[in-house]
Amino acid sequence: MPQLNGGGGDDLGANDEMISFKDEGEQEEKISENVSAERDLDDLKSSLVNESENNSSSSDSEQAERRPQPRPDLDSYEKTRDYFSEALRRQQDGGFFKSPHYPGYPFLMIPDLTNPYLSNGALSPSARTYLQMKWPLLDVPGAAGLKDPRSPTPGHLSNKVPVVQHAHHVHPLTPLITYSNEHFSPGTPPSHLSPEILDPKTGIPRTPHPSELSPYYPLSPGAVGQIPHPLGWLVPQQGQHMYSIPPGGFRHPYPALAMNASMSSLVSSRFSPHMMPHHPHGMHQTGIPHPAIVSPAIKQEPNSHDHMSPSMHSRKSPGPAKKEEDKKPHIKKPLNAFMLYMKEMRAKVVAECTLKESAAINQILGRRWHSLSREEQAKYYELARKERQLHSQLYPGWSARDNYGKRKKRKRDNKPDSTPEDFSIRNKNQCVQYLPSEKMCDSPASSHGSMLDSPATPSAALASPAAPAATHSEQAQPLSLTTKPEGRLHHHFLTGKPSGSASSSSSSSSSSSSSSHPSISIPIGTSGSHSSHSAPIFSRPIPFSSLHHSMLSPPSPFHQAALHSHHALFQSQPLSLVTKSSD
DNA sequence: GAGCCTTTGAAGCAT
DNA sequence: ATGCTTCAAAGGCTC
Repeated sequence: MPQLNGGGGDDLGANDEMISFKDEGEQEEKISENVSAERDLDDLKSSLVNESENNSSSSDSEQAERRPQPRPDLDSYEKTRDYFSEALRRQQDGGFFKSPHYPGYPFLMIPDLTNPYLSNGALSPSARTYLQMKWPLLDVPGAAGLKDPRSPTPGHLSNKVPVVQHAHHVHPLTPLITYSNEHFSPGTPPSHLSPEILDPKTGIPRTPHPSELSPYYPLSPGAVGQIPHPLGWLVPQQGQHMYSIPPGGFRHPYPALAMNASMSSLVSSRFSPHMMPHHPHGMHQTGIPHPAIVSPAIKQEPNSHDHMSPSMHSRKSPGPAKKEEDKKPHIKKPLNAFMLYMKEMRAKVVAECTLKESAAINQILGRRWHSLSREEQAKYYELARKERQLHSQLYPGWSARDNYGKRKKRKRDNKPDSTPEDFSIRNKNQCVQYLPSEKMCDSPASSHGSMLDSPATPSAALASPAAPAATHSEQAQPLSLTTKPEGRLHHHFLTGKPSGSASSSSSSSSSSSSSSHPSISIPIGTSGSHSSHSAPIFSRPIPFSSLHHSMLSPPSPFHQAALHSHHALFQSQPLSLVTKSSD
């Protein structure tokens, strides 16, 4: 694999970024077409698992791939989406954005400064330090500019503003994913903000030189406020209160800093601008508001723990006289990879489907998640990792435990002593409930089950060419599942949940969630610990959908070996499958 | 209006 | 070290 990334400073899996995704995408398209007939067979098979990953679903993907123009039904969605979201989605669609030369850098170097910046637009020292430390490749504006906090010059902030352009226009050496200007469609920013600059020679949008942009930045707060936030989930979505933008707009040092999607998510998505002016309690000591901080009015319960960041304790509550504890802001947990993915893809799924219920949507998303390629998942893992890092930096004293008990506990009425059969039955019912007719729009075909399970260092897996090999090795060792206690293993097959990896929900007594997984799961790999630090590559059961699709339509040579292993596994474990599917 | 449902992942707690 | 529990998002649904 060509290594075009000379830098490689960041661990975003840049090494894999050189994959010619365009070629691969084309290949996948062909495969897609070739296997259309096989998809029919898929449909038949799918009935065994109460899944309907039918043509509809697959065609969705294919259509998405072929659609050159943004779908109208996504317009509204896209209106509220940030560039990052769009970039990711396109990348995943592989279609009208099929040339992510840098899958490891699927994220936009968007200057989102909602958070790392102080209210005056200056990057907070801590944030700046953090950014520079964590994102060596982060296109932080000129050192000169940022390093001189006193510099009021907008130019220093505008330097190297991420350019928005089609991925296929990205210079091969550009480690930044750019995106189409169309993402601004909802509210086309002032022309001077146009993320694209046509190259006079080629006519191709190119990344403007910082010098070309600097004069235009930073935007006035008002102007910025009129611009649709480039960072998707920052913008209110479907009534999402968390990311609403105040009427007056928010001070958004828009061009101040180029950042990748990781930053986008870290900063924008999680750092709601609306908190900046109104919620002092949501302001970190660094002056960085964080969207993870929820107004006490939204979520506050008396039994909150006292593990907040010291800065949090000192916050004054805007609310009326309430107990100090009640005034503590609720710092939400950083989103994990899947959550990020969900946020990114939910609207798309909703648009593609008639489904409205989140439960159903989530099921689809769960399967899509598994259908993602290693690289694609790794992007989210990396993003999540950075989000956690930033979160920990912003709230050093915060602990996940702080939020324990702040949410009503789930109903525990569900027969904790349920027998496996109970599980099975319930699963079936729930499958029917949530993935019946409408699942037609369901997941994509899981052309290849992605069994990447929250690698401790996703990027490492990406970066390492050996990763696939290791993967094969593990994948080719279904026996590893025997390392698990038989009981657990049993549970494994019956509930479709990994024993060790414990996607937690499985253990939930209510457990409906995991146990309701409609797919057939085959424990693969050494799922021992669910700890992210030691998460095996394949600790998660493979959705049957992914499995059988894998066998029918291997997506790419890259996965063929893995698929082969899958196949072998499938053949070697027929009983399990039969048992399950005959349920 | 509170909570459920559903998904995966991370983290904390208990053993 | 391992397993279980809780929470994170989302929005329709149920009670």
